[in-house]
Amino acid sequence: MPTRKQEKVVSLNEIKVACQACSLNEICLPVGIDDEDMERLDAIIDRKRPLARGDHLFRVGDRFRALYAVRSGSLKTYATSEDGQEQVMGFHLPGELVGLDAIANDSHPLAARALETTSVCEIPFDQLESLSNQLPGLQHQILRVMSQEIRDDEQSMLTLGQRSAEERLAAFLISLSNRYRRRGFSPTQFNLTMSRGDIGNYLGLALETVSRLFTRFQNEGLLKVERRHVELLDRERLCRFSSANCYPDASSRAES
Amino acid sequence: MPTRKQEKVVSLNEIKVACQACSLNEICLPVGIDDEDMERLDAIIDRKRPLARGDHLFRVGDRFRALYAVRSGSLKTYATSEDGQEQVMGFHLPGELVGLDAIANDSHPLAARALETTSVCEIPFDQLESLSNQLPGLQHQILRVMSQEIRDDEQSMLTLGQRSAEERLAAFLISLSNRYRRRGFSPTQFNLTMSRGDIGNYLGLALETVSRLFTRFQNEGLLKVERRHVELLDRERLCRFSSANCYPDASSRAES
DNA sequence: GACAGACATTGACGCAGGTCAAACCTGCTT
DNA sequence: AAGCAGGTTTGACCTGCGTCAATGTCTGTC
Repeated sequence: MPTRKQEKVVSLNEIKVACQACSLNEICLPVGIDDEDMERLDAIIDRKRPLARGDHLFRVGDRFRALYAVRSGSLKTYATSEDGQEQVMGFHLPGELVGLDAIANDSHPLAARALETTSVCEIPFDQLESLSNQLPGLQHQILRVMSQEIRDDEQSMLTLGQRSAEERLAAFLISLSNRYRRRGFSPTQFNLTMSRGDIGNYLGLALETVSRLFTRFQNEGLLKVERRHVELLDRERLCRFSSANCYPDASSRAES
Repeated sequence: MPTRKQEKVVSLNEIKVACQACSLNEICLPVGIDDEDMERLDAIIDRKRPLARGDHLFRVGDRFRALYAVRSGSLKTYATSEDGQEQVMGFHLPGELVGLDAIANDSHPLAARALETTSVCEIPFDQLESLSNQLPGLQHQILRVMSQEIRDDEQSMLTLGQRSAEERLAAFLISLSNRYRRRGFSPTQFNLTMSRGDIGNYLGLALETVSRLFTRFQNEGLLKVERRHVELLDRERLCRFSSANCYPDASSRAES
């Protein structure tokens, strides 16, 4: 790669692009990679132009070519049942990786769509894989990220399977709060980038139930909500409501 | 590894041990590994003596050292909430891998316990990892297996989040059926190795509901159930009940 | 500034499935 | 063979949440 130096300069001039410079680097592929390796990883990553709200990053059945890391904005992933119903499977904030479920069969089992203007890094998988052959640190890191994803999914299963509506919504809000905190945003005040319908669909609740719960939580002084903007007033109590461990310690973007 | 040949002979004499000879080999780490590589993988695997019903393979918080592949019998994995309630997260049949969720934090987030007399292969993770550095085929295989796990978990989330009690139980039975079929057992006739309570807990239903559904399914001619033994009489219709894609095509142990 | 369309809130009503309680196996232990 | 324990079935009752329906509110478009 003889021309890398120049490429780097160019890309740095465009926007804040290099993985090293990216404020998310320790989130999307944290620890265990030194600067030199990071440069090599950086070299294979493609920055694409932003998606507009509603654009698809990929659709169900699309050939799997790359993993994606959200740089800014947010995505939802969803399945579509035979009767055309959408089933939201997850929301993805900056620093989170999308597409790990597509490795197994070389094809995306879910679709991903932007909830707002969103930019992503594209990480071509074959290149990532051969690079990780040369960098044991990177290989280990990929396994950790995938393992964490499995862990998070287990958390969600637990929440979805066993919890009441109020526990689910509380857990959802705490999860968002933790994830925002982790990337340096306020954990107590943020905008929901998804509709009530999306939230309900994701949590296995009717959208009316979600709406009612928001007003109930507000009446009880747990939070203040206006349209898409939420302020958590009593995070502590909300945590207890969610009957889940609430402060993010070891685990990263845990759904809890 | 100069002494491998002898070791091999010894272990073959003990029981049917080598990965190559194991009838499950293409299930627990399918395709993409040739015979020679398989031998090297085989060399790092530890066959442990069987667990008795109720024994723990590992507990919550145990240091992560190895992945486990079920050889015979079955396991359940579960979490315990602060109030001491058990939450069943999954059941594991022969050929299935357990412990992938422990890589991320070097510690097991769930406990695993034998539902019956069960034997497992222990695969020390550090050795697996360094071996996979030398064998790109193996590395790819591990990523596929983890990706499949993520996919399966997504399926379960969908089932748990959105489906009615009857759909859940139907989906559960079809999933078991598919998984038994895949390993050469009858897909229409098998024993449940877990209690009604475990099933209900796993599916997010009261055990009474599970029991009622079994008798209802039986009355409707869908199946015959006596205690732990089930015979699926109308798999077709049961599939439709489960509102999920029913025949296992691409995906392996899909929960659907 | 008025209108359309997407999103959100609120109320009324009904049912799926949870909870409580009792009876019934089936296999062990003594 | 009697008694016990863990598991299973069945019934009666009640409630959390889904469904249907009406009304309200914000955004963008002409």
